[in-house]
Amino acid sequence: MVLPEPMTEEGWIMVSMKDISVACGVSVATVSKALNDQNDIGKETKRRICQVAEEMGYFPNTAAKMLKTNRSYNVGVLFNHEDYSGLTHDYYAFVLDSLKRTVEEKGYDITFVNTSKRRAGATSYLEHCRSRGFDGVAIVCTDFYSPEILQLVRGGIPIVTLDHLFNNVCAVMSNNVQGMQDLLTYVYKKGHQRVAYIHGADSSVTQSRLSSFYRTAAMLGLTIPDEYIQMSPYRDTKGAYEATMKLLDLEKPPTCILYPDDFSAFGGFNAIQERGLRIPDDISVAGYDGIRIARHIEPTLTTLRQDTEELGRLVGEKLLSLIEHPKTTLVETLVVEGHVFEGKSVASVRSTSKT
Amino acid sequence: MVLPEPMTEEGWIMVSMKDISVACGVSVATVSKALNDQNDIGKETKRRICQVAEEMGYFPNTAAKMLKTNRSYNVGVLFNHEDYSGLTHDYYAFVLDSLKRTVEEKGYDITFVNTSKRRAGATSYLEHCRSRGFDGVAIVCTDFYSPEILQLVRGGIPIVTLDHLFNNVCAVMSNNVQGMQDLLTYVYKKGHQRVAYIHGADSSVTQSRLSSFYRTAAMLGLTIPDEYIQMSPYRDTKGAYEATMKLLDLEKPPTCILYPDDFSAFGGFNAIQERGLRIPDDISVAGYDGIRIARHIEPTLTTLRQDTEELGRLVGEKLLSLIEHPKTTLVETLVVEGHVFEGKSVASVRSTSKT
DNA sequence: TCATACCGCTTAATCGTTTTCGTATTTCCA
DNA sequence: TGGAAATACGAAAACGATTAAGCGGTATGA
Repeated sequence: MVLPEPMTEEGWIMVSMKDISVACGVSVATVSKALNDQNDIGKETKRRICQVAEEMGYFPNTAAKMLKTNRSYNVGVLFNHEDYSGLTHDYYAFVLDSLKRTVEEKGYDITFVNTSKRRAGATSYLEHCRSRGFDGVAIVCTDFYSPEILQLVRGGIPIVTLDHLFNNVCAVMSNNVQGMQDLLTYVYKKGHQRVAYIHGADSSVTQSRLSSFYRTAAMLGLTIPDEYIQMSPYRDTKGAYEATMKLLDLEKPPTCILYPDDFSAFGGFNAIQERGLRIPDDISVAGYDGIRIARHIEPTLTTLRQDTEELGRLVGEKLLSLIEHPKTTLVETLVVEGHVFEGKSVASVRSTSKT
Repeated sequence: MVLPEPMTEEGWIMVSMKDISVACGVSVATVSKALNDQNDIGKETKRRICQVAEEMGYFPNTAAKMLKTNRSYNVGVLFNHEDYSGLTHDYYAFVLDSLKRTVEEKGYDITFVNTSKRRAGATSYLEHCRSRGFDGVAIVCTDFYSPEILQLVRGGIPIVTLDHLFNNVCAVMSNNVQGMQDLLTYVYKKGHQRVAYIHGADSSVTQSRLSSFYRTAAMLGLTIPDEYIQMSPYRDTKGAYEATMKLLDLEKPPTCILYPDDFSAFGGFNAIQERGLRIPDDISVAGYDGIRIARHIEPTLTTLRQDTEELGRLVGEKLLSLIEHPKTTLVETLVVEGHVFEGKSVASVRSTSKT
């Protein structure tokens, strides 16, 4: 823990291999070899050098190492949401958290891929990533349809995407098809026949869930009137509120409403309470994601909990594998299962009149 | 947007100044000057070089630049919460988000200070930061009392802390003293005389709020029985639940409970509802932080909303100022005001019987 | 007329590492 | 004991950028 105190006004001593080499009376080459634990130097010399390095408080200059080896031990994370960044989004934040712990454990650092265009020279994601020398990039949260992203995934840097498929690119996906199927089946088994689904704005995730919803409904023999399908952007409580109102105004309102996400479900809560209805006695509600707060409010929200811990871990592991064993790492899509979190927002109903 | 395709199996062409220099028939030095817009070269030459650089898809090698200039245009963020990292904590996530946008706007990147100890050679925060060559470090969320942190703030790197004061170190603080005063005054003006406060685990933030609570209570002429003061760790809904139960069991229960944070307040909600009491009709509740969800549930939570946008922005601006103008930047503490968000969880009561 | 200043460019050193290749010393075995 | 092989180390060339110093040539001023 002993480190040299700052010496100059501006900086501090950065002890280099050169310093160690003179202290030990050997060449820098030998120091390098000792510190990197190569075995073409004497055992005793190696020990001495390492000890002196320790004493002098040596640590490597990442920039120099990087310049020479083309390895940065740094991975980029693309995290670019329109309004706020994905950081403030529970789902992504938890995934990132898990990803961070995974790669840090293996000695890598995480840097955000800069989404601002001010960086001198670098005008695109790809340029920024190459410029910084990222060993790999995790694309977690962004507009996957922008040409810049396409350029990035084709740029030759190891890439793993979350919840989106590109040709010939590793991906980790939450199983939205199975998830929606499980969720709808769950409410069906609770006796609900009239189930509405407010889905999020268009994306591959939305498409998976929506088509799974239809397929599962058909499988279960549920008829879903067109007006039971509404759209409201993800995490837009106001939109969800309004969509809910529309549903409640229907001649035959649904007995259960599925929301694009937990946040939106709370928007639904509000609409429902405003109408003087009770959850789940009068109407049932289910969310998607399984954000923490959903388990801590009353009634606890029934929702499809996505395994963010596993998602982040897999993104990290796949990315590091791609970096360290490019030849032997399969380009594949890893699928992570979620599971229904059984809260109290979905009631058991006796199936009374069929629709 | 035209970039060279990958050539080798392993990598891609990284066009360097050398390449440009041969293409233009000048020396690398001239290229460097042209690209850095220095003015000791001819205008026409500069134009030509820049154009060719553009055409060839040149962008600078950060590692090389860094090695030479000792500037990384990269700032570290220390974000180290015990259980999950602070990423999953609304308050910190929003601050980080704002910080990120602020520094990226100015051409800096953000890298997490690695909290795992596996990085070759670097065994402490300070070593990690120096090794990576961070131009500065924002300490947002960590155990401020660990010796490693102390070593870091004394290490000579520009530092800004959030919500914690070190001697001679820039800090940005949410005004917890004023915040608590405003909040307590608010509920007092609503007519509450019996106000309980469940405070968080010990920290400088907790101390500020707690002492402000006492002082304000005294100022307002409120008598706070000892048993009205409870402790429950931050964001621990279970702890808050139990503390709330204790308060409700008192002979003279409070008419209003203040919580350490919004999350905890939801724990309180549960306890209160379980007792068959209604918020705010039977008992009032206020949180602290102003997380998003607080505005989207029913009843909306009255809380002290901290200005995370401003906090993050100031941390970023101060840090960059410290980096770019070390001589002229004051070492000071910036204080950011919060404000009471008036939800529906605190009722107006007619002051009936004085305690 | 000569010293000086500026212009536009090049040369070369340098940042801290890694890595190849060469060489001197030792070891080993026939 | 001779020679090949193994061992332990050093010299030097990169990696890609920045920057001080230098150098001819022209313009300026006293």
